[in-house]
Amino acid sequence: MTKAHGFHKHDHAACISDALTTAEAYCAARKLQFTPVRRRTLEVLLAHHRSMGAYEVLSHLDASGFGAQPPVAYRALDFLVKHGFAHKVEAMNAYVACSHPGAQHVPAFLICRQCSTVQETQIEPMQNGLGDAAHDAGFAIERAVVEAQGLCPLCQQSAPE
Amino acid sequence: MTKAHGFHKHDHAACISDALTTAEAYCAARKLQFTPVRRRTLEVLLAHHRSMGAYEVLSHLDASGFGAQPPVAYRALDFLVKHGFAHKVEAMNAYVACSHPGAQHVPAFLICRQCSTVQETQIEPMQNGLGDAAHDAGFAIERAVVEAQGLCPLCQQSAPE
DNA sequence: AAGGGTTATGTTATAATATTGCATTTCCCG
DNA sequence: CGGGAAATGCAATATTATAACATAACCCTT
Repeated sequence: MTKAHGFHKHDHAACISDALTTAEAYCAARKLQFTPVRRRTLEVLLAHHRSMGAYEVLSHLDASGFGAQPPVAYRALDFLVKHGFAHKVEAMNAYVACSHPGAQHVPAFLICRQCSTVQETQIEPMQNGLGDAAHDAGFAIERAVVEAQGLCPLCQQSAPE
Repeated sequence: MTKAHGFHKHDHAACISDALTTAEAYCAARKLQFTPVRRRTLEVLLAHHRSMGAYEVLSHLDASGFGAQPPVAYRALDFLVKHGFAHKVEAMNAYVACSHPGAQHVPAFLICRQCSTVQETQIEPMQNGLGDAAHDAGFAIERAVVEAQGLCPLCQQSAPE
């Protein structure tokens, strides 16, 4: 089965199982608990391959027998984000599976405002003036949020306004 | 009177009145209604010179006689953001007055996680790989969110953890 | 200055997002 | 196994944001 990944077609089933295998190995190596609810949460994000709100994730977890209270989803999502398996898309208050698990990177997103598809890419944080500005100001950057909003190729065709 | 602007000292009263004058002129030129509640909202953001939540802004508007319901603040903030007098800091769900009113720019922020001070700077959106990635993907960028979180110079001293 | 459409405001209610607190269970490691 | 840390279940609540609708103000054209 193939399905949109970012804005391209790809082998979706393989991409899911690869990401799960990577996460499993990463957790085993660091003695992190890749518990059923955390695993299922990552599966849900991977399967949808777009940004999802915490409550949308929660409804899937509920349907899978993991309880329906918000902390169930938020705690699992926090774990995934903390360890780099997922990212929070701040501009949407939503979450998305990481496309480059394991790699040290500054994630950047291309977010379609129409279909919510998110393509993750990477940037060089020190090459856009932000690093310079931070250095000049004596500011210590701990985390960078880079998100571009607009229309993906498909939605440009269907809504070429 | 001087007060922190970004992370520097400056003439705060003059900076407020300059920004208000600029906004007034901009609105007059375009026949936009710079109404009392919108003006007061911009004053509040300018006076605090840090990111503020909508409800924090609202409490000031309420105290100034403008009503205490959320839409009062959200509508005024939406107006200011739409016309470039303020920005939303997505990573904090908060708002901040624009430091470069009138100028066409891609805003970028240095956000102190401890004191919430926000320094606005500008970036060259096409020089960090994001523009290239968007072009390669056929993605049409409409808006960019660039936010760095960390510690400002002052808070590095008081919390050098 | 009167009509008529658009824009802005006042107000109530509710939706959507997120956290706190605490009791219980499970896991890990000695 | 035993004790501390981590994870979970659950209830309550806090925070952020919008919908919906009525009224009022503005502005443009007569």
